[in-house]
Amino acid sequence: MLRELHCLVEHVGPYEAGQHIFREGEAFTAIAAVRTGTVKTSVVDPAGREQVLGFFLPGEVIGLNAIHQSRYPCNAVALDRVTLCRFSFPMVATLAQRLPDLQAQLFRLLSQDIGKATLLAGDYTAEERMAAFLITLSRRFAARGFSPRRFLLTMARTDIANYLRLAAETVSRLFRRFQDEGLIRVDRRDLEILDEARLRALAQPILRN
Amino acid sequence: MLRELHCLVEHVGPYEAGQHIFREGEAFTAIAAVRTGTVKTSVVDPAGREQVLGFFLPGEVIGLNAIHQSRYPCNAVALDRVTLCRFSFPMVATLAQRLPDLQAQLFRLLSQDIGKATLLAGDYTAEERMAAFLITLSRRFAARGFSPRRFLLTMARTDIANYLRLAAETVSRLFRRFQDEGLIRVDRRDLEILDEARLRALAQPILRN
DNA sequence: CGGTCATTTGAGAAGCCTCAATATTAGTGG
DNA sequence: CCACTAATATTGAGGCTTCTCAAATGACCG
Repeated sequence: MLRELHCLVEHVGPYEAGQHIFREGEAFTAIAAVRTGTVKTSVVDPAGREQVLGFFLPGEVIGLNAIHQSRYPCNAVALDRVTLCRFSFPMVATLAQRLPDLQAQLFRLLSQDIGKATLLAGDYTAEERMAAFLITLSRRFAARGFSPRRFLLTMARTDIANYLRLAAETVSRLFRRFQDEGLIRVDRRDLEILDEARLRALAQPILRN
Repeated sequence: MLRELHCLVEHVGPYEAGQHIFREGEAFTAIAAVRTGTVKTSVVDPAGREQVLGFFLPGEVIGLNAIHQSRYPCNAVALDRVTLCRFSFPMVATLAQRLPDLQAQLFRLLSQDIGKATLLAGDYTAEERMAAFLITLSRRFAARGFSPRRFLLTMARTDIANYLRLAAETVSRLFRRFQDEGLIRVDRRDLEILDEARLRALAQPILRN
């Protein structure tokens, strides 16, 4: 499967911080796996308010939510220097006809994204959402071989706030409180998890494991 | 494609109001299209608080979010008398290997659900969410041949509130206000949309069309 | 027709937001 | 290399949306 995929992959980038990878409404042609860097997806409502939908780390796939409409339903922006592996979706789908494992993997990826979108849709406190956000980030970094205890927040406070449906000020205050309580140490974009167990306990209502 | 699907469909039900169709944690074996009735999906956190994830009307498919973990990540409960068309997922997937149209349809359904989950995840006012909920319900009924102007709310106020991340009291007050302003007429579970245009305008920030 | 449950209504409280000011950092050009 | 500027982040005070609590009303069912 990997060899076959290799034939139709296209390495793109680098995109610099702030550059658009795709824009809402553009024709959907390809999905892409993040190779390096972080991608932010968001929508902008008629009044100009932005709503951040997600952050994508190396190894994660963007564009899956565009299949349905054949158009990208959101913007994707590089938060730092980003490189991608792009796959023409028609070609991947055709290949998946011959490779059951590839088809199954695509189904899993799509299904997983439903779950992710669901997670933060719930009715939880600011504290719970922030804790869940940090734990989730930590696990995703760990899954890609980075340290789960210490990592860089590649996104701005505003983006975190927007993603968590909070004001930027509230994010600031939560960071401070978590730090005062010995849960984390945060300096600028540099974040260290000091008490994973207690943080996980806070996130429990959302993550449930 | 339809003929082939027909061979592996299994009609199940009826389930009566309150009966579970599947429970969180159960092994995932099948997806199902709602034939009649309404299904509610929800998760329960360790403290026992319920979080409603969605409502499924005739023609809509439940269980897609279970593919990823091979277990149902939520409970599905009948809100009234429900009948389903159940499809063994391994069988559908195998069939999709031979039928590109079926594969494409599954990809679309999954992708669509990502979008649905995203919709109400955003940071919107109670009024915006309620308006978007009613407009969305209306369109979904219309898509299945029912009246988009007048329909029955098969779910309790508590369920609507929980789904929209509101208190049941807030839902009550919103219904009253919408009615006072001539947007809707609501009596018990019977809902009529009187001013679709203005309701749509309220939902604009969420639905964006 | 009484009991139970769902819904509505009102009053007060809480969590989070907004606004405003300050502090800090990063980027830019001299 | 450093001052200057713009952007980002932090902190405080007050306000608003929505929640919680309590009670009353209305619907449904045996």
